[in-house]
Amino acid sequence: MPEKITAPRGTEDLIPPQSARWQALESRARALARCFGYGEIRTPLFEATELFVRGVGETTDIVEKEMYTFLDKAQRSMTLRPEWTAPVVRAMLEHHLLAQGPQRLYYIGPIFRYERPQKGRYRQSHQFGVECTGYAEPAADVEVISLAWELVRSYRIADAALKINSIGDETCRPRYREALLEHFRPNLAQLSPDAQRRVERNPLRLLDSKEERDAPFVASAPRFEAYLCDACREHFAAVRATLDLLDVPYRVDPRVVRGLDYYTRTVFEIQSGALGAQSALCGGGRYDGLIRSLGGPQTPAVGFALGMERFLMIVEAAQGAPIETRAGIQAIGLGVQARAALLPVVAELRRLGVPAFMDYEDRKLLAHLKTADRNGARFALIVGSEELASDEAVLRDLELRADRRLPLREPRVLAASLVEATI
RNA sequence: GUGGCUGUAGCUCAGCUGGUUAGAGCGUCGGUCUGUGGAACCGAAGGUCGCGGGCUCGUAUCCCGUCAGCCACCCCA
Repeated sequence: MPEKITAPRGTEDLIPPQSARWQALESRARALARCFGYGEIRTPLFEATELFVRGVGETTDIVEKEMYTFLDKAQRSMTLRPEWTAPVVRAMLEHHLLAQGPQRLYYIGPIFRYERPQKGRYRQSHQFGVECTGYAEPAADVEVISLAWELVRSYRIADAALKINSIGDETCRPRYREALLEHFRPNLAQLSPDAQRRVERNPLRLLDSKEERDAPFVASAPRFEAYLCDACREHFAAVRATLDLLDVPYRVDPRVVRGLDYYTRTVFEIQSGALGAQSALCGGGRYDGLIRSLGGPQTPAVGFALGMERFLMIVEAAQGAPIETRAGIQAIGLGVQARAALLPVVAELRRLGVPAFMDYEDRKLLAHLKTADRNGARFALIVGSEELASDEAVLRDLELRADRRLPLREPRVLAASLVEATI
């Protein structure tokens, strides 16, 4: 027996009406990026595996266990894009964009991570994000943060919260790391098994542990603030002051520590309670060391990525189903002759940019009207034997439930008068 | 990768201590109804009860496996 083929685990098909919500989000994100002076970049869905190993970090979970990696026919190791920043940087280097000064790029598209699916987590998911390179100034951090915030704000999501933090740079992070190690080591036995494993590898990540038994040790852990070097402290203070200046509401949260190796100084997340355990719908920060580590010139950079599935989830939780507005004309032909007369009219309407729908089966008027409802049509254009005989078509306003008669003339004239009548 | 819950009609779900022929609502299609529909009433179609194996005289129902979904951990968007 042939097995039913289904969409791969952790992926989903996008069909109406849901696909319309995606289109709306995409165009809003694009418009916003344009307002901030960002241009779109599109990169290949797959890249040399080495790019992600070097860009994302060898010891990150993404690289260690979540990549879709395969050998191509020439035995080169390729990987489906698990995140956007490394490919964007690769492309900027390849096209020598950095030699032309600061760059502002945005992207929108899928990423792939082999994870166990869960609420707000998929194996193929989609991100909208930006990368801003060439500015070391705090204003660039704020530009990127406020772009992300504007998008969320424009959807009026009440429970979305912006959290920011600073995780220092190569001067102060090692010092803080040592301090954390000293703090956690004596209590190692009382920490959760997961936390114990992470202490040596990445003590910063312990700060966002969700285990209750870790909570007291996390609460009493030294704060990064006390260990920031002067330059980082100043930078962070300027970021906060500028956010205040622009009325972007935020909270400093020392537990925001990003999981990718390349972040420096400012990190931020936008969180929502509607996402269950996956509270982050948007995350980003500064990555002043990444471009050089990928073989480019020392270049400061900031960026963020927003999870589109997660974002739409909270949009729906906050707003419910969108109000449907009626638009377009359903052409209803009762009988072969009537349908033949209507077909050119439909074609002409479409040429004029008016949505026009038509069913081709022999059905009753009522059935056709039901279809018109389902299609969300505003008007029905009805032609039956009576209309053919009297050379008049009935135009019914489905919202106002009012009929009017239009002379059944040649298609182009009729279509034009329809446009006139339905404005 | 680990753990928990769940897979019955297109959708939401009932039935599950094994026992004739598998149930509801919504949706779909048809009729009342060649003419103001989204309604009402009547009717119909639609299921190898996720898949495979086992126990049994007999399994949607019990057991094992598997696949998938959901939720949580890990991690991240």
